[in-house]
Amino acid sequence: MVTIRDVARAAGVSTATASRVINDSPLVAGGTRARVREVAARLCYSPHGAARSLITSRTHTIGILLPELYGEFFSELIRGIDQTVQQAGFHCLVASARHTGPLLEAALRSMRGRVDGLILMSPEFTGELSRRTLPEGFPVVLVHCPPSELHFDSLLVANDQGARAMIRHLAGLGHRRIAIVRGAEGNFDAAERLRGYREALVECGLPNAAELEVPGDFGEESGANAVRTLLALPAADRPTAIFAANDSMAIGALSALRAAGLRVPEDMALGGFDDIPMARFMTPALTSVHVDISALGACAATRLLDLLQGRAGPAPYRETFATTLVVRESCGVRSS
Amino acid sequence: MVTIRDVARAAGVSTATASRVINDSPLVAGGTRARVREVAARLCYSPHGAARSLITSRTHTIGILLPELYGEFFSELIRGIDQTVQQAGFHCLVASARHTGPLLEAALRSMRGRVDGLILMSPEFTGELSRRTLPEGFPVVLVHCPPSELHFDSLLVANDQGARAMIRHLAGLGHRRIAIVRGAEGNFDAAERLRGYREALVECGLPNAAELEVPGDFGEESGANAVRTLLALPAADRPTAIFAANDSMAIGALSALRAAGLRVPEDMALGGFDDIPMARFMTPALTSVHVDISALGACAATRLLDLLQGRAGPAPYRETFATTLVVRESCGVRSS
DNA sequence: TTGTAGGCGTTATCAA
DNA sequence: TTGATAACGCCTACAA
Repeated sequence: MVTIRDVARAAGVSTATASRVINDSPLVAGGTRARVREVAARLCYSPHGAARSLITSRTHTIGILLPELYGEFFSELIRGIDQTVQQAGFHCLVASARHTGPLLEAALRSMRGRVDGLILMSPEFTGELSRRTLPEGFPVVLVHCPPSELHFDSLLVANDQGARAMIRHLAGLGHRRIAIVRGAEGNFDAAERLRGYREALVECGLPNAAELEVPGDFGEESGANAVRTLLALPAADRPTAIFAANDSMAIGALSALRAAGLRVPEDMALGGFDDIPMARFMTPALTSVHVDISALGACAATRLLDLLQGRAGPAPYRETFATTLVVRESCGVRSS
Repeated sequence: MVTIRDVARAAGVSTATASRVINDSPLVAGGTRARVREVAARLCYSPHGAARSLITSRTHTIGILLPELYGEFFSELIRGIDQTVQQAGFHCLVASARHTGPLLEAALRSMRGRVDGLILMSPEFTGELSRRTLPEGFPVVLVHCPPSELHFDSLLVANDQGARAMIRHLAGLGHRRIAIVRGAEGNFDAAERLRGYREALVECGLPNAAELEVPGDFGEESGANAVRTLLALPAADRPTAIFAANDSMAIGALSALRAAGLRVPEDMALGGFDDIPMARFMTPALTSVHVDISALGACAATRLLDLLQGRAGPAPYRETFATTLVVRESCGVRSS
């Protein structure tokens, strides 16, 4: 392994000077700089990260701690984060863990000294981030976390607003009995989308019936099951529209509705959440609530970098990421 | 920040002894060990990764270098890798970059000294991994890379075998004109799937017509476009079956077939590749070639860990990951 | 069984 | 403008 000493020796300077060249210090003569640069390139020198961060106490690495990851949500999020931090010369240390107290703590502690800051996404997080878990003043940006800890910077998604927009739209089309397929139990997003649904029903003067709130787990199969449950209701209680708390469940629902011989949207309107790329290619094209996930990641990364580079605004930073209703055929509007 | 010196002082021992306790050395008396453990826990001590890796020259981190990431493929892959390496006490440093020569080199060099080994996935990789790019003997496992560099350990997916299975199945159902929607230009997987398609046609005694090979880019829209191209062919040239080189394109194709008023599979059979979770929820349920992506990641990780921990078998290690044809309704078999 | 001391590769603080 | 030299936190001979 070629060290800075090798470079210094080969260039006939001290390690201090070599270091200055590597770090673009202005305190070095032009000729010396050129010579050192040339030697470093020839020897394929690149600085040893660990040694560097030992002395500077900066790792130029951010941690990303995710719940058990699946689906395209996470690659989008990581993509948004990685693109942003790479431009600033940072790296991403990614870990996923079940966010029960002890496991989360273990994951966090194992990152100690390896990252300068952390993006923590934990929609199922309960309990609290104690000082024990996270060193005092350690830069953290929470994404998609329940706002139980108001003193941390956090980024939320306007789940309730998106859900409300969907329900208002369905109500505007004349639907009076609108069902929801709920997301996973204990999931913060799921809870918020449910809240938006309920609020919108009240707002629109529609009945809020318990039998119209069907459990789900964000998976396709649970969407299909929910439809079966709803179709088993007495005819008078049946909804005319279904709002699935994410697109996977909406697609499962669509499949089950077809299997039951119902037409969408004529016999049953359907809406989803997330607006995954595939949504528009369903038949009928799926109405959904769009979330720009990679932008969400980029936003979290930007805030964290601001924090790390001392140009952050006042804390705690709290931002709610907007969502947009994308109307397609599945809820009654025929596209051209 | 609490260092090992703090622990040692508080426990009334030397740093050497404290270090031994932390590293589970047997050379320490039971009482001493207990006392140090207790103090370490109370002080919430955890070792500083950078300092540790400076002396041991092991980072307990593996690098994962991916092409521009999108879709659920990557989260699955990362999941498989992360689960495996976490159990061995390792971390994952993830980066995505366009794998053109200079960018790839830059990404690799920026990881120097930060990772003990590397998983490199680069289906679009051309050129070669030179000694300049990668230090001699640096542990690397290639995933999904063109086998241009036979001296590296690598893991491939049986793309051609999967494609052949699909085509044989379609031929077995009586299809004589089978089209393919190709994957992205310059992508190794795409090339292999195309190769499998062509080989199977020969094997089945079917014509290999240029107009039946339609370009695509792995995105939904390109699948839809491909269908439009195929439907514009003179009636005699039209295929009766379409093999899309991934499920996203198959879903796009399905959408376009519906829009054109064709029934699947009666008027046109359809098959995909990857078997994403949604495939079975399409209407009709999509026949596809299943790839267990997280297992692929786990396999790569296991090999890399073997390499790092000196219990690796002979190099170069080369394994081809099997694929399985999953037959559903979209190519003519009616499910119950 | 424990402690002392040296060094991993780098940057920062002095003096020159 | 440059060069010695002392850290950074940790591990590990070697000595006791």
